[in-house]
Amino acid sequence: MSPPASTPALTLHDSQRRALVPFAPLDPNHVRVYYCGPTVYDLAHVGNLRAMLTADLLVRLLRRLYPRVTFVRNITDVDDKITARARANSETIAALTARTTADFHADLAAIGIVPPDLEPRATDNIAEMQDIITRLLAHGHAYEAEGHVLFAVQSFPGYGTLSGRDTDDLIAGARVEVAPYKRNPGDFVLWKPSDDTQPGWDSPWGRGRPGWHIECSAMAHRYLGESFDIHGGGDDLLFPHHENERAQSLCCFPNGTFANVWLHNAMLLVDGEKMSKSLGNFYTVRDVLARGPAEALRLLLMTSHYRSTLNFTFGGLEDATRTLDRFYRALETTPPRADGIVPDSVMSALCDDLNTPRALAALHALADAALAGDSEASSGLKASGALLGLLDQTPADWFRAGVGLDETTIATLIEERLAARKARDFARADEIRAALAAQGVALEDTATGTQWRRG
RNA sequence: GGUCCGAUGGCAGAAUGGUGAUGCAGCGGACUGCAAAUCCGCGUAUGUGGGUUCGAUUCCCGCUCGGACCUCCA
Repeated sequence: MSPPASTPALTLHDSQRRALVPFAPLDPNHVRVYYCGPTVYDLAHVGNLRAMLTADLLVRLLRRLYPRVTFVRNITDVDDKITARARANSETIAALTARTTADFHADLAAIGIVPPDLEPRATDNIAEMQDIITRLLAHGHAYEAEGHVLFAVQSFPGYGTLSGRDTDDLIAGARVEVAPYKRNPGDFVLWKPSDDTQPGWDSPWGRGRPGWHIECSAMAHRYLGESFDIHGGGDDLLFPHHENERAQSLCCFPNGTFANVWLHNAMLLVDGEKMSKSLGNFYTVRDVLARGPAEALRLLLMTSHYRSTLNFTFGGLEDATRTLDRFYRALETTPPRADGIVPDSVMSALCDDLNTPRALAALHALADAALAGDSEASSGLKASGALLGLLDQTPADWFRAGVGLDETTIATLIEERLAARKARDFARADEIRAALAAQGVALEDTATGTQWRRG
C-alpha cells in the first residue's frame, strides 16, 4: 500500500493581483465562496455554463481539501430585462422567474453541477440592500439625485483597483450618454425609481428597485460576512459589476476585505466571437444536449483551461464523446474498486489553478494502464472522475444510451448472425451487422462473444 | 480612442531559459472471415522582426493578427 498522497498546495489566479497566489483561507475550517448567478429571464446557454462549471470544479476541489465549504450563488430575479420579457410573454414576473429558475436548475443538474449551499434571491434581500444604501449615504459614499441613489466613485480611492482602470479612463472611454444628474460619469445606480408598471419596493427614497450591483454586495455580506475567500464569475463581469460590488462593500464595511481572491473565467466563443444573447450566436444547453451526451458537454468545457477562451463547436462535442468512449472502455475492461484514490498527477494538476487539461491528460494515462489490466489505475480513474464530476455511469449505460431497438431484438439478431458466421455465410452475417448499424447499433466480436453498443 | 488578454503540429490543448505533454484526425503494422475495440510504430508545431543570454517557444521591445472589457452579459 502506497502512503497517502500528500496534499498539494492549491494555487489560484487572483484577478486583482493578476497573479497566481497560494490559496490561504481566512478560516481553514470554513472556506467561503460567492459566485454571481443567473438573471432568470431566459434559458441558459452553454456560455453561461462555463462559470457555473468552473465554480463546481473549484468547490469540489475545496471540499476535498478543507473540512467545510460554504458556496453561495445568487439568483437575480429583479431586473429590467426580466420586466421586459415578462411583458413580452404576457406573463407575470413571478411566473417567468420561477419557470426560468427551474429550467436553470434542470440544465445544471444534467451536466452534473452540484447545487450551491445557499441560493439566495435578490427579491428576498431588498431590506439588506436598503440597509447598505442607507449606510453608504450616511458615510458620504452615495447621494440622491432625481429619485435615484447613486454611488460616488470619487469617494472611494480604491475604485478601479480590481479591474485595473482609473476613473479618467472611464470618462475618456464613455460611449454611453451620461445621465445629467451624475456627479461623475462613473457613478452608478444603487436605487432607482419605479413607475406603476415596474416592480418596486417602498424605501426612504420612494418606491423603487435596486441597481444591478447592490444585490451581490447585500447577499455576500448577509451569507458570508464582510470578508470571505473567493468571489468568482465570468470575466465580462469584472467591470463594471465586480468593481462596483467591491466599491460598495468596502465603503459600507471598511473593516472587511470583501473577497480575498477574485476568480474570472474566460468566455466561450462561437466562430471566434463571444457567445452572447445580444449577438444571437448562442446555443442553449438544451440545443446542445439534443446533439450529444450531457457528460460530453461537461468534458468539452474542461478541455480548455478556465482562463482561456474556448471556441465551441459540435465537432468538439464529438471529440469529447470519443474521449469518454475510451475512458468507459477502460473501466469496462478493468472494473475499478470502490476505494480508489485520486492520483497525485490529477490532484496536482487541479491544485495548479484548476488545470483541467493537464488533469485530463493524466486521466488518459490512467485509462491506458486500465486498458492493460491495471486495477489500481482503473480505480484511480474512477476516483478522479468522481472528483471531476465525470464517469459516474456504468460502462453499459454509457455505451448503450439512446439506442432505440429493444435488447431482445438485438440479441436475436446477434444469435442469427452468429449462426451465419458459424456456417461461414459471411454475406448474411455482414448484412445483419449493417442492418443493426443503420439503426445505431454497433457490434464488436470479442474473445468472449459479440458485444453491442450504440454506433 | 482607452484598458487588458492571447497567438504552440491538420484540429483541440499542456508545459518549459537547455533536445515541445496528451487527445482527435492521418499513415503503416498486429489482431479479425471482414470490421469494431485494443495493441505496436510513424510524421507534422512554438505568428513576425529585433534585444538580453553560452542557449529563447519561454524573459524584454516593436509589428501583424485575433479576442474581451469600457453598455446588458457567465
